[in-house]
Amino acid sequence: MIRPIKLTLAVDGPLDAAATLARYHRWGEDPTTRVDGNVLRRVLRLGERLLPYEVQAAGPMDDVRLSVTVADGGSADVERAVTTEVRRLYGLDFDLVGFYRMAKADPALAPLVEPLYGMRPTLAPTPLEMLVGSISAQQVNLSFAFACRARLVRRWGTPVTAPGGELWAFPTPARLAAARLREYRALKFSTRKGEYIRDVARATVRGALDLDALMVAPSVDVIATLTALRGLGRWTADWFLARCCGRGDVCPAGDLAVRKAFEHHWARRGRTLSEEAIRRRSRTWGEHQNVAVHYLLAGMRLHAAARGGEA
DNA sequence: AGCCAGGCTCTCG
DNA sequence: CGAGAGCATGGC
Repeated sequence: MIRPIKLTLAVDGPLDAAATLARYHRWGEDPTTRVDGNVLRRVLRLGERLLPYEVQAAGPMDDVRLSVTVADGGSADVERAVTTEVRRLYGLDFDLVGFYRMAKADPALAPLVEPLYGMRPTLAPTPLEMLVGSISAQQVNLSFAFACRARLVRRWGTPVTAPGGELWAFPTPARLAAARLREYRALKFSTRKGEYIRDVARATVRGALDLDALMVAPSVDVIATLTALRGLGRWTADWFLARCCGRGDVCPAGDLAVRKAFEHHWARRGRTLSEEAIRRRSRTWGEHQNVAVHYLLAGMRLHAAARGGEA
């Protein structure tokens, strides 16, 4: 017997849901994760089942409650799976209170605490989505990356009828593995990127790559495993650790935007910082590196917006 | 027009 | 090894 599930998640520490979820529309639309006001809609893929759900955030910043509704949910494993995914999307497992305690004593981070209060890094719902997103974002601007990823979802994902408008389940690895390279090209991926995505999907289908197991493996193993795959380098592995595994002690020091943020604060005008210098500085933040880097990036956007506003 | 986007691989000295 | 070309498209 199918019955609806309604559950409530309490948040440990502050949460600004809108700022946390802005990633899902800032650079373009994401057909898998719809964010509209304080409501998020998505489809949970559980085995063969596709379960649309909705999350609503309510309450003051320091006492937010997330109400989750799964229309035709039903069982304990659905409840468990949707809870896990929602916790990831809202970044609920980051220690924001601890981060702020540290940040207030840091000249670069302290001014960001108040304007970005409650913002958390969102974690990718699934590892495959993370890797496809990363490959899409290699080298190109993020708007273009988002557009490519959205085209891929509409081409090979599953449309789901749900209240509140169109919603897509992300494609299965089998679909991505079976597609032709020229179809990837038609979605405006380069031939290389098509190969990279397809290879990852094929390795997953074959059982040679277990992404769920990888998510809980030691960081050095994650880096080694991912960079052994064609098309995935250190940049991809670092972001995977940060935005999929949710590791605290990670800094994607090779990332262009990260580099610019560090150089903005710590390099003499016009000079660059080596990747090693960036990692060295980041390391002083210990378990809070991931959140700290997230704040520096957001801080650069605030900075740019303020300057744009003046002009 | 041309250069650069939140990279990575391959080739060549 | 380190440097440099190529990838493909869109925005400025």
